[in-house]
Amino acid sequence: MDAQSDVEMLARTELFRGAPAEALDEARSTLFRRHVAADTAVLRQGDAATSLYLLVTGRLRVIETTQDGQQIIIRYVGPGEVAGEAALSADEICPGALIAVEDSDLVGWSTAAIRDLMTTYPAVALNAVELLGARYRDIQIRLRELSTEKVERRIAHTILRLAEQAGRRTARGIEISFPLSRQDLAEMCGTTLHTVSRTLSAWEERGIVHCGRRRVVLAKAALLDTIAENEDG
Amino acid sequence: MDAQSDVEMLARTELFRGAPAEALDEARSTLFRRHVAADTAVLRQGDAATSLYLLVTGRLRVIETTQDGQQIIIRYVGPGEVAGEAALSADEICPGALIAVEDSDLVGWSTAAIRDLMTTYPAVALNAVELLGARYRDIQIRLRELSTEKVERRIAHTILRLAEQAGRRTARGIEISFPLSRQDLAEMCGTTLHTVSRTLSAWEERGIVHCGRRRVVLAKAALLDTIAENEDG
DNA sequence: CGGACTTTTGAAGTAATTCAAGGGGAGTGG
DNA sequence: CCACTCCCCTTGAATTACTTCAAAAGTCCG
Repeated sequence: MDAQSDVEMLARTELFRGAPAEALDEARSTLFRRHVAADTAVLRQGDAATSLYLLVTGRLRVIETTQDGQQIIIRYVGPGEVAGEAALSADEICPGALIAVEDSDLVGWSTAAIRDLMTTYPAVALNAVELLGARYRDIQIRLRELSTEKVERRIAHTILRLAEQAGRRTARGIEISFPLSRQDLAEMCGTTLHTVSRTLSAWEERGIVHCGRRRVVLAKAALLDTIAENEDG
Repeated sequence: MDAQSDVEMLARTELFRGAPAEALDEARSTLFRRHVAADTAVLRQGDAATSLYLLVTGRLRVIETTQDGQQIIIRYVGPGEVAGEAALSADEICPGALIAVEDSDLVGWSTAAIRDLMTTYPAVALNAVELLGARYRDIQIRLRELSTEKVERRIAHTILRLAEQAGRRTARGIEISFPLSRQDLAEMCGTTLHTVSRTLSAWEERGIVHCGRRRVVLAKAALLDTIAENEDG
């Protein structure tokens, strides 16, 4: 890949958007590349956070495992997004694992390189602040949903969000563009795969979604929206 | 209050720790002060985030209200902590209200002043990154608890955290140093005041806590810890 | 001492989990 | 190409943790 296209790619990301050319140059010259196969770990929970990653192509998920082995999915990461944000802070431990859902290409930087970039170029530091603020907002919304909503609404909100984030228009509706099992949805909503399965079956019957093995297609977003907002559906 | 003591106070906060003298001077010269009485709003949910606050004395809480009127408590803010972090990002809306639990003194800055500080002094920007990273970690932990733990463990974790954050040693145990009702605890744990009341009553019987009207004293932290970690107690 | 909050506790109800069993697709290897 | 195996998904039935409903008893403050 040539330097020019690297710089253009970086310039479009949430971390380097609006940064001066020298910042992009420095970022380009200090980055390293990684390819990970589907179902492979990029980072393990508990590792020292020594690298910050930017996803170029593919899809990752951030998961946390409790002591008794339960998993929860914190979020999915799409192209252009930063992963391993813990490395932005000093002396951090990765709070969750980062797993490739599909074959993925990443670029990364050492914490030292990132701190240098943030120190030298305020625009990068401000982008980092912006990015963390956005993550915080997202997770706060999920906290609220988990605290106040019943399962069906939570599943509805989750699917709507995924469709927004990673939806692909098809003839049958908006298809979530990566494999997503009932178990995965359960781990995002704080419920069990059984409840997710029953809920999706009920929705399938009403034509709101079409789903298959690790596949979800949202057919009637408006209807799902009314379920999510509890306006009776 | 004289300039010297202001600067010393700022130098100890999470936002300005380690910042150069000029940064502290600029911060001091651009700050404004506010006093809020107990049960008064500093910020309302939905307001444009135009100011960043630093709590000097008192106690605040961040709450979010859903469309149907349910409240959840996002966190409590103690002296030296930043509140209204949304103002660190551009064009933000306050995702929650900020309410004084006790009479409080704050200092604040306009978003313009804060962005200027972050742009000019990398140390301030890095502290902001650090601070948001810490918030993110905290809220992620709560998300995990809410997803995977039953109510009793969640209440236990919440009380342990509050005791850590705002505990005062007394003869009877560690007293949470601000008024905290059963309803408040419920809104932090995603449950109802009834369940909290029953749980605390059971713990009181075992001598783990002592509680009164809007008061909680943790008598046997070790025992509560085993409940929180589900190691049988 | 009255009135507004806060807390307690019982009883009924229910959403969702847990337990249990079976069915179906996709990929693999013979 | 078929059979085998491994996942993943579905569905019923039993259980339960928690909420909701209801009423009463404290507790603080003016």
